[in-house]
Amino acid sequence: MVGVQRPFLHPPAETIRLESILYALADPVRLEIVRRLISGDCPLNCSTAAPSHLPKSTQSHHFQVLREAGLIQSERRGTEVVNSLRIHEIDEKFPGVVAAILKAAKPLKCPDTERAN
Amino acid sequence: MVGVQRPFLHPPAETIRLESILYALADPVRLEIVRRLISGDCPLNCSTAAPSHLPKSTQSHHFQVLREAGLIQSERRGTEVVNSLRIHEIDEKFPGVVAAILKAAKPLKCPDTERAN
DNA sequence: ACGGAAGTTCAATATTATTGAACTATTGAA
DNA sequence: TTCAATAGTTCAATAATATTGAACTTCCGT
Repeated sequence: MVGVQRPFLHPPAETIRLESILYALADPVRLEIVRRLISGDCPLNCSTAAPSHLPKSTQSHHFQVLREAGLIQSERRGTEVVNSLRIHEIDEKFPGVVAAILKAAKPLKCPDTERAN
Repeated sequence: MVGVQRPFLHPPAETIRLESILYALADPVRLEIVRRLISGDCPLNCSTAAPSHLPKSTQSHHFQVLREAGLIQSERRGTEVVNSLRIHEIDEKFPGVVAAILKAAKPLKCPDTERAN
């Protein structure tokens, strides 16, 4: 037994730091995840939100960074984990920041986003 | 002789990437540098723009990151290097991003910004 | 010329990211 | 009620980055 499944930790809005938000969004994969979460405006599970060519352990790591930065809410739903943006809380603390970033962000070039014929 | 002094490289506007901008601003020291560059709206030398408690090699590294991200312009002026924000170019490529971030950014807590009595 | 000031470069160390492999937890079917 | 599949986590090993002391360069004033 290598490890038990710990519950997700979400920082309260008060402790969310701008630097952590920027750091989380500075990674192309995480930016793409957030893009997908905002486009489809319903919660997405991890494999749907993340670029599918990445190893699961890498995906999991990126979700952890997003969660600990305060950008996303994750909830276990049976065997999957559904993720949603904490967009209202963040926009209240840092008005316009995430909106401007997502507006400027181009889709990540990866197998998922290449033309599906 | 350990190394010659290379000229500064500034990426052309076309190749500036959003991720690099965010990455550069995700560091508290670099965010503070950019804050100072925009407040005083004239170019500042490195030691003035950077928190003074940091080693010079660390300061130099942070300016390099900001430069290579395309956030700042650096120019040698005699013995010093003066730095200015490439704010117009960046705002044209990524409208509102840097403005929103700087608006949300609090001054870094460091000896420089603590109350000068 | 020399000393100081401002910053760079290098190299060593420390921190952080990536990912394969083993694992947990839940579900649906036999 | 076991069983296999699905979805994701955790750990550990390795790779990539950041931090910074020390030596160096360049320019300026005297």
